[in-house]
Amino acid sequence: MIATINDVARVAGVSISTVSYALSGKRPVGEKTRRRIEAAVAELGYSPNAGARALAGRRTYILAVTEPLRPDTYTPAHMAFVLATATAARNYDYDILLLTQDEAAGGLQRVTNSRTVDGVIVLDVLAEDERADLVRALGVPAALVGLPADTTDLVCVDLDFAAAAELAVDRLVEAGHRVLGLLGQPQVAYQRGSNYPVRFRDAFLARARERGVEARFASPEATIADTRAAVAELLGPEGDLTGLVMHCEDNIQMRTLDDLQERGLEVPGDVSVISAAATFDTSTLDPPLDVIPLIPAESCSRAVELTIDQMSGLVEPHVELIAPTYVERGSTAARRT
Amino acid sequence: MIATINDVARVAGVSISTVSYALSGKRPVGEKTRRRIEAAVAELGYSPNAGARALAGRRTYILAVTEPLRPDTYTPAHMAFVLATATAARNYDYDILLLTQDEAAGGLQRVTNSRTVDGVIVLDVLAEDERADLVRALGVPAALVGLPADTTDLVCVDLDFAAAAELAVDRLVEAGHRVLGLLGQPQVAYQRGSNYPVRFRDAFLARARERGVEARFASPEATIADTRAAVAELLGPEGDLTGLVMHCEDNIQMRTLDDLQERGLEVPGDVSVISAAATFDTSTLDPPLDVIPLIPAESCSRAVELTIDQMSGLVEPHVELIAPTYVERGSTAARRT
DNA sequence: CTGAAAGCGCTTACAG
DNA sequence: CTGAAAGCGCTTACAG
Repeated sequence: MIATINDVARVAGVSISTVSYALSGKRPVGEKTRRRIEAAVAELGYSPNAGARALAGRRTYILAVTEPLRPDTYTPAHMAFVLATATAARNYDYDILLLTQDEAAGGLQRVTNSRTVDGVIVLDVLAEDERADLVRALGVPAALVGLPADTTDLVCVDLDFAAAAELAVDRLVEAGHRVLGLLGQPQVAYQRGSNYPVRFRDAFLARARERGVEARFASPEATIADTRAAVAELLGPEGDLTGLVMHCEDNIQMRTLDDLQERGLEVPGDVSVISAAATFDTSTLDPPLDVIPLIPAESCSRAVELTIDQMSGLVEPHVELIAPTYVERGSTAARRT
Repeated sequence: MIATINDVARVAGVSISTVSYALSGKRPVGEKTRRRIEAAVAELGYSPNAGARALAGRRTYILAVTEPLRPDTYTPAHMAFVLATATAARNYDYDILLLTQDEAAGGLQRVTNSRTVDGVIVLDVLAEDERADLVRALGVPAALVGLPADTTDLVCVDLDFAAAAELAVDRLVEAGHRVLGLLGQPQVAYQRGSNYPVRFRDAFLARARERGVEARFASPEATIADTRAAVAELLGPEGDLTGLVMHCEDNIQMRTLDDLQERGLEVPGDVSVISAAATFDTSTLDPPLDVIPLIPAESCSRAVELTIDQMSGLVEPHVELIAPTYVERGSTAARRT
């Protein structure tokens, strides 16, 4: 019924090993032989049996992706990473197997022990993350997108959040701003353990201190009321804030821009605004925002690449921090004097 | 290095077939034999090689899930279905392979032809959906969550959106309301081809006509301004609307409740409100809303079940519409007279 | 209740 | 440049 490599070999009049090599390219195959094989493959609609290929070749061409999608996290941003991983994987001929919350650790163990997957991509990493320990213990090819507290023996990729914060501060300071504010994520983000919000905040505050400017920080819940209060707090009783950095979800950024407008504050006339580590498009905001983007495709394709390279022993444990870039959209300006 | 069934057999002092049968339960195994096997499995940390199992047993225990996650769709609701599918699959010892947009059709073809998966779950089905045609052509075990225009030869599961709309209308009519409004989804949802918004809207309007009440419909974009205008339109110049059904994303429902409050309209005193086909929790809204829920776990676990049963030839092509249920939370009341 | 063995469909040394 | 064959690690008739 369904064609096997034997059928292809018979139709092409060659041995199955030649078919295999012709398809994998692991051994040169004569021009006309290859053409006959290709014709047979097309005629029969042949595609190699994944199980057989996995058993014989010790490669499944499947990568596990673990993304807990905890109830308190912001789905679209997290999904962007899953999608980016899927896309990157396909570039290496890999598919992804999705492991979700209830099974994060157990599932990882199961799919690696059973050799269902060749490697693992760990998303939404917490400072203390059992998946990190498990990956270390299993010794399976893996890359984490994000940094656990202990990165020993691990391959990790992440945006350099500290450098991103510094870049934002520098940019504002150099435009003459002396009072900066960071509109951060909800409290839980700083407590729960993803450490990137902390890395960003700490670097923001430290850099401001270094540069001798005042820095304020607010951490509102994702509600209209809380956001409004946080913005008021950042602006200060005297309304002397002129540089605002937003490291929060798109809704909040939108509302904050509305809020500034309602207060009669112009961007960038009165307040310079930078969106930091955004995974969404800030060019469609009103006004469009300067951004130091967090590009899922970047970290994820690197993570996939590093994982696959581990299979050939080409990669040692290490941490890669991706340098931030600054995209100008006209939402910052020199401070009014 | 890594234990195989041969190691287990040797340690347990039995043949590999007995090990296999003991683990699969497909043949009775003597009490003490089984215990020795279990001990060996535990000692060696054995878990069957997925590739070998797939090759010999013709089952991969992997299901493909195709969810396009188009840019214009609302991520959290869609992810709820992916997650529900993953959870349901695990109950049958299945994992899921995630197929995304760029590869919807090509990927389906690839993973079924290569026998990477045993079956397919199709999410976010459009009226005209190439994935439906492909599934039909491939003859692979599959279930669609949602209805394409042509369901011939297909297994489909979905909430009965028409019945849900009728339930909402009946409820309001029976409480004495004579002017009803439907706050629907953005225009694109009605045009693009997911047909559930259409099914809901049409049944809503038809039922209202049947029951002899006035029905209004609005289809705002997911912005504050558009939503506000839509609510105003539904309320009407005379503000005579007293029954509101919302079939839209959670943000919009929240804003609408705020809006009603700002207008000094009480729920349910002035307006009775029902949330329809919501995948989110309406009990945390202010006020909590009566809801006819759309429960991803329900459709998805049924879809998984139907797909797996097709592998044993137990299922014929058919459409299953899930009967809607009404959850009362106090947001509807008899019309004030 | 249990075992020996064929076979699933590939990949990859080994040979020529 | 190509082939014959071993072997990957299971499942499942077939036998007893």
